[in-house]
Amino acid sequence: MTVRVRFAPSPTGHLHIGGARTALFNYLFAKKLGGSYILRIEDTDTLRNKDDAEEKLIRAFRWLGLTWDEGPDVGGDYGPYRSMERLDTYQPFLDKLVSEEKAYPCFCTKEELEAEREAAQQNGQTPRYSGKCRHLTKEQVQAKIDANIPYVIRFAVTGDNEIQFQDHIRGDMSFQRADIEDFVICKSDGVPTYHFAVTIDDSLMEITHVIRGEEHLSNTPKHVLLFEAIGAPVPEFAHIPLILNENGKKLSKRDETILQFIEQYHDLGYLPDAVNNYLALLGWSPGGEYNEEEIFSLDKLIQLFSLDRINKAGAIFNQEKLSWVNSQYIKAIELDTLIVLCKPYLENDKEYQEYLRQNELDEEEANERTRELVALFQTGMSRISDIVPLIKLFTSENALYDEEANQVLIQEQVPAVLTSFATKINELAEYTPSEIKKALKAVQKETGYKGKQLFMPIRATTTGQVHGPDLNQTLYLLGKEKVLSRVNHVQKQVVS
RNA sequence: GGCCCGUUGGUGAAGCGGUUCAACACACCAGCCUUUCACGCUGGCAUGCAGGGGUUCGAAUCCCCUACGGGUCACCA
Repeated sequence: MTVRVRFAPSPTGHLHIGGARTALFNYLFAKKLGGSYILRIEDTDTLRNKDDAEEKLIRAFRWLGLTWDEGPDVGGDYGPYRSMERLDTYQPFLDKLVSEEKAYPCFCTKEELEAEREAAQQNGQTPRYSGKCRHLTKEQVQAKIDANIPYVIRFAVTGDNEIQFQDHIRGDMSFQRADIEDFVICKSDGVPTYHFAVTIDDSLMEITHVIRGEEHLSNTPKHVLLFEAIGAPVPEFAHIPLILNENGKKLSKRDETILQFIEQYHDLGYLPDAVNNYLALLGWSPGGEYNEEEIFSLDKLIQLFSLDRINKAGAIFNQEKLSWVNSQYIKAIELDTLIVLCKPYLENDKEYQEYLRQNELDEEEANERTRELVALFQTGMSRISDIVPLIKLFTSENALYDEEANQVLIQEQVPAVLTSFATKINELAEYTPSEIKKALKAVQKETGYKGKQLFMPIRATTTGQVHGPDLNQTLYLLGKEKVLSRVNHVQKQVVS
């Protein structure tokens, strides 16, 4: 039997990292086994649906490279792929359940239910629907319907045997029927609830494996009940652990301590494969001979993936590690590719554009300058957008002196080093990296200072920082004038 | 509160009854490389696997209890 899996988001917002990871696991599983991966839009919550959410979702997935074999945009043999376009499909199943008395109309108002719930809570009991409408006679039901009293359809949970199912990650699961209330399967506006739509859809679309977040674990017995009620086979389940924030809590969409939306990663210049790579490692690990590696291409992930290597415990999202993974990908790509990726950020950077203009560089020279700058920072970027703050070193008029730089500048050898350095630089016939290197050598000879004692004052003076890229290259790209004016600036400060 | 699930270092994790079992990676610290910086490289970093009981010749690995954490209890998905 061919494996068929799906990712079934509701179109209520941006693609979330949790959703992306669930989708990724589904994708990897399908590809690994040569099955189909389906995107289905679960849009039965008509109040919360957002118009552009589906479009955003699709754009984010395309960026990540997780393409589906069937979906609302590409079609397929099991469509349509949006719940709200399947209303006619659900209806017969609903009618049948009602006629078989496996489901029944409930006329209770929200207020009544709310009151019951509160009362139960006050008495320390588990709030649960009483089931009172289940026992209405046909005549009573008809009378209420004739009177236009709004109603929902509830599923009648009967019997007392346990509901059991297999979970690939958690093993044997069982729930007591008594713990499950008669849940709503069709809302008063005639739209099925998620529980109903999802089971009908999974059944009709012949989904073989339901891979979803752990928050659905306690919904699963309801779905099992529904599969059984409509006489459909129950798919296999795999409930993957949640992604937690630093405090070990489920991510809240309002939590701004970490970047939660794929769109943000796109905007900041994370590479899609790096995001996939990191997400795959959240709750899953390859084990075996690949235990010592961390960087895996999408193809490699497909090759290595398996459900039984998914962890049970929730995984705490670690932004730093993601950044590291991303930096590994940035280091690995060709310089030309990196330049192309950096271009949009640079073109939007007014300061850089102004810098190019001031230096009167023609297009070719400007491209060459961009190339030099990107090359200089390739090993220091953890995301593409970093290029903008990084090149401030060269584009801003004055250096901003940080605390560490100031500490260096008060050292006793600084005046002597700077004086000599200014002289040697001034004497340079040609201002090139190799000549600059010679000049520094000469400063060393003249002053007797070398190593940190020599380089740090110059670095701190010209860049305002004690960390940065190769000094010769930095001085060269800074340009003679800026270098000298900054030296001059610091000399004045030190004297006064 | 009921029902579920989980608990190996700051983080991701390996380990699935016994030949270094506490890998590997991020972070951190130290050293090397570099006349500086960054990259890179090397090393350090859990005496104990939440705690307590068992089972066993032997347990992080099996069972039970407790604690703690999480998820879920909607006409949301």
